[in-house]
Amino acid sequence: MVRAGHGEDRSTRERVTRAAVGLFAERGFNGTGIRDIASAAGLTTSTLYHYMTNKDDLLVEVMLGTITPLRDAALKIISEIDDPSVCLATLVEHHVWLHASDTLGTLVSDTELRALPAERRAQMVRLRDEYERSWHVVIHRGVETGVFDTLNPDLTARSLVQMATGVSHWFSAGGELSLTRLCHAYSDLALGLVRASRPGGVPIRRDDLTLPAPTHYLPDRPAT
Amino acid sequence: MVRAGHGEDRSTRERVTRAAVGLFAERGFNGTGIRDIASAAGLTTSTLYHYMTNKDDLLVEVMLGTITPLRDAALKIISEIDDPSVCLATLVEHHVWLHASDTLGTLVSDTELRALPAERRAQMVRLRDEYERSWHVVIHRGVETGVFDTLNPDLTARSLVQMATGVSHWFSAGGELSLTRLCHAYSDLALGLVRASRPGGVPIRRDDLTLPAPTHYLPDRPAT
DNA sequence: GTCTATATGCAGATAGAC
DNA sequence: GTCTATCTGCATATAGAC
Repeated sequence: MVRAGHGEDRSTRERVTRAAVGLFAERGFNGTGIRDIASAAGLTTSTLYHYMTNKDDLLVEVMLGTITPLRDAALKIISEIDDPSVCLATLVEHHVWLHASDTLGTLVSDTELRALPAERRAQMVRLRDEYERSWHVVIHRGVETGVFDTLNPDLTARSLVQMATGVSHWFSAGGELSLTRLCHAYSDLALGLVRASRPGGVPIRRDDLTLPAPTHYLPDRPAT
Repeated sequence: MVRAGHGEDRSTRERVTRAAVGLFAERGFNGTGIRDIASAAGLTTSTLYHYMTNKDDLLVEVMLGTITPLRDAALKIISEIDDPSVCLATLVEHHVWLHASDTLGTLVSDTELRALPAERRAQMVRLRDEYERSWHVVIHRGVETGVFDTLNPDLTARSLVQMATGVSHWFSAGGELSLTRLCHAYSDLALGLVRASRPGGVPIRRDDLTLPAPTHYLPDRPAT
């Protein structure tokens, strides 16, 4: 998306991005110096500037890389899946999968918006709001059809996003919990949160549902 | 807590703290300069240093001011309230009340840990972990007594804290939602999340419970 | 594409007069 | 308690040789 047309070293560019996102996650954008990024990528600062235009663009690139796949998938999900419980669970599992498989990128995207200059920040906020709108849509559908039962649908939607986003603060790939089970646990929590139930009043559990694989709505590959 | 014994101007010191927390919340700790704080408080940088020792201490002060009352109240709550549903709801409402009535301070406390030098950060993390332990205790109690029903109690506790913390990202005092109704809504969400139910299997709603006022466990005064 | 050297400005913090 | 003036060092970013 940002590459130039001629023969640049693509793997070096990726090393720069990875070094940057790691440092941004650890020390924050404003706590990370150009020199830190350069040395983490094994370059001098001058060489670093051959692979990027400036520090801000580096941050924007990281954010677009996480927010865009979230927004695009969410729009697909709410347009393809009618059943509110299935739709919500799918939204949750896609969100959790992406956050757990890219904890650094999502953490930076979620916490460094304020480091951007006003115009860029507004652009990112717009994308994020578009994404969150899908959550509101699902909740309202569920409430209107009587499948969900919650006092304040908008507050509920916000709470769900906030909850599912927390994964990136603590999940580590090597741990005891597999990605699949993690997604499973979170979607079950979400169904309880909205008090999803069948007409008789029986609560709906994640196990009662058949969902697309959490990877089904990913952009291309499962992001290692 | 940090005041010196002799005749310092206490209101100026408070103006400094308020200016600092506002700027930290808006631009982040590392995005805020000493000069910014000074001019926001109506002082020169030299005068500013008469009221503080350094920038780090200012941040620590803000964090202690939010984390300590959370931790202290939580210990009281889990030791005084046996019923898991009532206990959890009380924990939630106290947390939400504090976060909504001091959105700036709690936001800074939650997002700027990484800006502190290692030793101080470790101290703050210890306090925060002590606080979160109370949430784990309540969840485990509820699961053991069969009142709660959740797949992964620790993940559930983390999710609850994360969810309730989100208030400080968006709540504004002038809005349509009163503090009391906000607390009410969140504790009802929490009870759904853990699938709290009576022996017969009937879900427990916040309205079914009698709780202490959300202000009951505050340190002194309701923080304006 | 990669380097050495450097421009320019702001960061946190202090000296010392009043 | 408050000021003017200033120290020291690091920040982002660039110039220009190889």
